[in-house]
Amino acid sequence: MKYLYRKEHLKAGFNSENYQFRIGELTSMTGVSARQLRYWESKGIIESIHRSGEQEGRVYKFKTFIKVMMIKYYLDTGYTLKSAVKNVEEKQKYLTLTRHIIFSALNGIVEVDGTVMLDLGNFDDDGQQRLLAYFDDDQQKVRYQLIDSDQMGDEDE
DNA sequence: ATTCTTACA
DNA sequence: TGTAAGGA
Repeated sequence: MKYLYRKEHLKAGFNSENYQFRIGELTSMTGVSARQLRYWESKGIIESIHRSGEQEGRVYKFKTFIKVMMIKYYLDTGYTLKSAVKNVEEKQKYLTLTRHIIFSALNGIVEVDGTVMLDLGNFDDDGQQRLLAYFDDDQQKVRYQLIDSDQMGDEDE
């Protein structure tokens, strides 16, 4: 068993603040026009950072990208902008909770017998067992495996 | 090249 | 909301 990544190495990659987009990029990513994005911002639905100095223009955070995607989804299924936004904002608190739990649970990425697995941290209160999760490509589902914590450091790099 | 605001359709 | 104008 070997650590491919430890928690601290995953942080930068999962830190959504590291991903920012200009309006043209957000438009091609979401299918929402620049006109709409500016209008939504004027209504307080989304936020952007105004870059000062050389490179003018709006900059959107990853969080905004997600929100725009979700609003677009509801618009496409026939909701008005107002109700689409309401739906999205109701769901956002659950997304936040989900993200908190998943990111705090994720302890690293390991490889066991050639299979890449997520280290989900201690399974029991006294820290004897570690919970690992991996994806079964054949059955298209998540599988779990327990491993003794004292084996976790083996073959470390 | 891209984005900005304003304004009219 | 789209589009065009006219600047940055």
